[in-house]
Amino acid sequence: MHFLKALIERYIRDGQPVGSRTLAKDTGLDLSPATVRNVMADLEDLGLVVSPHTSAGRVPTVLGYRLFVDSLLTIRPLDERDVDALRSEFAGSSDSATLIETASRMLSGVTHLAGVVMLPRHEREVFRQIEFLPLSGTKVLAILVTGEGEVHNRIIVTERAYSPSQLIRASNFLTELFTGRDMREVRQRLVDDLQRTHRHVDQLMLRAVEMAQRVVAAAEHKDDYLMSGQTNLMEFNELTSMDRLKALFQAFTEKREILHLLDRCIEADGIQIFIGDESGYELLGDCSLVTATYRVEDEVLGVLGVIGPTRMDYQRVIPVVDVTARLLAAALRQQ
Amino acid sequence: MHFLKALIERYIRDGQPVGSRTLAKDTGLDLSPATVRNVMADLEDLGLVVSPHTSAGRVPTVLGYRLFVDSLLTIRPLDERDVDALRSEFAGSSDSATLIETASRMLSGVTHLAGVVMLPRHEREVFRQIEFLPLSGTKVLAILVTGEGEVHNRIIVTERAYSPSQLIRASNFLTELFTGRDMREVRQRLVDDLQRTHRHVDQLMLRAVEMAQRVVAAAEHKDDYLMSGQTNLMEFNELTSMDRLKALFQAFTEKREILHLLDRCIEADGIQIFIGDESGYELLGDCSLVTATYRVEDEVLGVLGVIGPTRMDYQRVIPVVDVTARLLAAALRQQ
DNA sequence: TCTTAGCACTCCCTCGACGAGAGTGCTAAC
DNA sequence: GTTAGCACTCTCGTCGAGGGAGTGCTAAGA
Repeated sequence: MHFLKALIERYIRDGQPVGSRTLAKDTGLDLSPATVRNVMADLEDLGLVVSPHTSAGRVPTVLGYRLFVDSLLTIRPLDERDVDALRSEFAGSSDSATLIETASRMLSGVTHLAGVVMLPRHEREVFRQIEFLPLSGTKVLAILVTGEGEVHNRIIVTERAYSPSQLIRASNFLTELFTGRDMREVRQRLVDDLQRTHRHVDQLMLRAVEMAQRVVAAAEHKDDYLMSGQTNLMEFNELTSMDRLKALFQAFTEKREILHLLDRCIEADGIQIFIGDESGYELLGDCSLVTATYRVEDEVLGVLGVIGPTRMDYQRVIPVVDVTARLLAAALRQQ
Repeated sequence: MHFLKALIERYIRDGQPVGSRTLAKDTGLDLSPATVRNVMADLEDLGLVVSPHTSAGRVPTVLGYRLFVDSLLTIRPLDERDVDALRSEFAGSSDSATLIETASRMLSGVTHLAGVVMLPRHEREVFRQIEFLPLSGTKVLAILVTGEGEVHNRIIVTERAYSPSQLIRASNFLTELFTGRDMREVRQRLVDDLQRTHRHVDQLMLRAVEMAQRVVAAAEHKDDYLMSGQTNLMEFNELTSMDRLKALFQAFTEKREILHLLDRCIEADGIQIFIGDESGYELLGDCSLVTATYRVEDEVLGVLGVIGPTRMDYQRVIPVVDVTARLLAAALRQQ
């Protein structure tokens, strides 16, 4: 197995099939190429490596990589100075949107791969305040504040005009009633209320419910991610085929499939690695995904990671992803 | 010149250098290849076409395209049914963000190129209301409503804690003072006030000014654009070189250069076309940009268009861009 | 039993040659 | 002004040869 490790490490460095001669030198053990050849033949029988054709060296298979990352890889934690350097990148920005962006850019910058950060879900979103502002005619601007100061706003077109004082009364009423309550409860109560007294369904309230609904949905459904450094992937010769690259980039912009994948990662709390087609999406054929969840106070908020060729430097990438997740969590916590 | 037109139209179709034989057939005039060769030699002397090598056909130069789009192109307006089809796409969405997105996707969808829409600038942003909400400790959430219901929000960390009633008083004070005023005026007044009475500079006010400043800046500076269909560009063989493609995509995500370019287009009110390196950015070397401004009530809000290879179907693209701009403007107006 | 040297073999890659194909420029004739 | 004819040039695909890298197998050595 020592051989497999040496072979993969070499292949990760060069990107070229590794031959018996080079591997013999790499292992450190003083063995002849012939011996190494025997071992490599065994590895091939086990399905851990393949040779692209008869006289090329060997290349790791997905199974080989899997064994490598699961058992052979000794991950040194990142140098404390490097961690500090990364931490300081977060220092500048305070609001959560830019923190996310910093994390994503950091991931892609440090690893030279594509970085991806799923936006944090806010479970247990709490109602804080609602405000209705008259705009022109029958339009009303609704502003809903939840949680730690997330602001949601929406323009509501009502059936009849409301006077400013009516709007203020409505907002006072709702705010007094619901402040501090869980948004899901708020929505439920509003729905119940409307159904009970449904003969005079108030357009304003109806829309307010819709808005609450949407906020709740957005909070439960983690809905989006942010990606950067996609262009880094163009550097790798294994992704040179224009067709594949196009399919990949389209998946990035359509987001749906990638989101599914990230969703699965969020369940496996901690570091998660998909190698090649393990993900089940064949468009990630020659790609791997390394992710880590980030959390605040034992509650998983989301997941972040990198996408790159299967031939990526796992030894370095894994701790980077891990640390970035921790740093982002820390930055979000104190923000 | 009729020859140039035929040549370019042919080249746009096939993407292959056009030889004398094919061109002879294309023109419709019953001329022999030899005659056509003479003409082509003349066109080459004029700098309108070049041949990639001795025995290939001719390919239009930037100058050739320029002449083509300026003088030779007869643009038929879009079929009324097509316009209706496009219009109906806008019908579904009501808020301005999704309208913009629809426009961008429409552009890329119809032309099979990359569509880009600059976000509308709101000149003369008007102050409507400001609200301060206490969060935990010394944190205050400031919500600023401007214009037709744009909501800006920001978390302010103050030096000392404010009581809820103090915050309400502050927001009432500001709202009463500034409602309906131009944001630029608001900012100026706030700055003046602070300087006059600067011994007891109020942290809260200071941050409010900063926020106002930022809103004003964002309103003046058209700050962003939305792009879609970038992957369409991967289809064209003239953009096959990975290096160029990477540079292009990086420019798309960094946005700075593209924004500069769009800025220039916004000035030339109406349709604007940059062919190849006319833009001055060599990374758009083999690309053309076709844009149109969109406006509401004689005020230019922004610009939209498509980016594609110089060898794009101008005859079709130009009316599409034109119509999309009008439709977007109409949709924004009635929204 | 493990290791190693030797050897024949396979496959890729590069290079040069070659011919086909496409297109040109030029000249001379209509 | 237009055209046919012709020699020329350049690209591109194919083919075969040679080198290089690497393999599998066998037989001998520790």
